[in-house]
Amino acid sequence: MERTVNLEQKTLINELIQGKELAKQLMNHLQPFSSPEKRNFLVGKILSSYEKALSMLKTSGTDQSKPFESPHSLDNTSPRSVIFDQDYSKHRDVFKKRKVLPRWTEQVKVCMGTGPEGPLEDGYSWRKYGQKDILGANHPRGYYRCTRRNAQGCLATKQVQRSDQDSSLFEVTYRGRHTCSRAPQLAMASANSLPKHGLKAENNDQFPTHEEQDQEEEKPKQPQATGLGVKTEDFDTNNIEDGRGIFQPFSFLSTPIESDNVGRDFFSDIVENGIAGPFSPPFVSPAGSESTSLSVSPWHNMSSFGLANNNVQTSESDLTDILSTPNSVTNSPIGDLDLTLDKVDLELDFPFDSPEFFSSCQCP
DNA sequence: AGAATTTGACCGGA
DNA sequence: TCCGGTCAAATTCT
Repeated sequence: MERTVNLEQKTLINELIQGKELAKQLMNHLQPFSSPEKRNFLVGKILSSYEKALSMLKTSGTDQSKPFESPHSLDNTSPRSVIFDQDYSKHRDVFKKRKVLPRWTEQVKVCMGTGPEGPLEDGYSWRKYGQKDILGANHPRGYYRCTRRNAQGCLATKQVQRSDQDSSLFEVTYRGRHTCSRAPQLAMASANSLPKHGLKAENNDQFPTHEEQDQEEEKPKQPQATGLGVKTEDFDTNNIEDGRGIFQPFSFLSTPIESDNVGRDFFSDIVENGIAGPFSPPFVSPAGSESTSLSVSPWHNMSSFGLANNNVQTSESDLTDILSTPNSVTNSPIGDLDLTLDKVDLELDFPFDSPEFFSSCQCP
């Protein structure tokens, strides 16, 4: 499998590039006003990136069947990610046997008092179809599926679980790519006009479907989940599934972002969640593509770029999948396929510092 | 009335 | 057998 080798090389290169970019970002964060968390986050990413690169160098020649095990190369910083890496082989087997739907996780912090976007407000309409108490977890897990499941056969689902440690944190695991068109909810508009799935008061205190969040906090309205965790674990299927999967992760730190750093933060997120993550897995998958995170279209596009990179390593089957996957106009996977890091760089010129793009992210 | 959520039951994988 | 994920009837909400 020459392709596998090439992918590994690309991944390796990407990891190194990522490390370099992260280092740059870190440099920018070495300023007094930069949050320590972000700095630590970047440091962790950098270390992880290089670790992976080294790991690839060590293993790529010996076991091609599993090029880079880390399925979640994306979430390098989280302690959990380390665990995942160690157990990845185990997960891998599981995924092989199970019907594999691309899956990735992102952590979202609920921030009260701001916009309507929450962990669940990712631009899609979801319907809750179940809730389960999970062993070892203090909070039940909510199961959601795309409301267009029946209408358009969209199989995308997601699971939302509140973090045990920080109740304001929600871990959202997406599964499957959206094959539906979500035209009506496209970004920008989203901020305040997102569909109100979940407008219902949910009894369980677990899942902030916007409203729920409100209830939890007793906040009158719109508590907001600002993407915080920004963590993507795209392992499982190692896919990017939805293409957007990768992007979804794009969440922004809940802390105010200095305009000057916005672009950088964003980029870091891309690297972390998009570019970086997807690299590891041998077959990144296709996708749909939409960004779940703030539902702000510009980001959305950006995420696409991340995807693009991911696609670099996408297997043919995946590509086929992508191509055959119906997507909304904004998510044209095809276009993404041609994107490269260069493209990403170009896109970084986007006015990230434009206030409107962060209007929904004003957590204190 | 229709849509969404809740919740216990069921199913399949480990 | 246990556990996570899904189904579907009942319930609630708009």
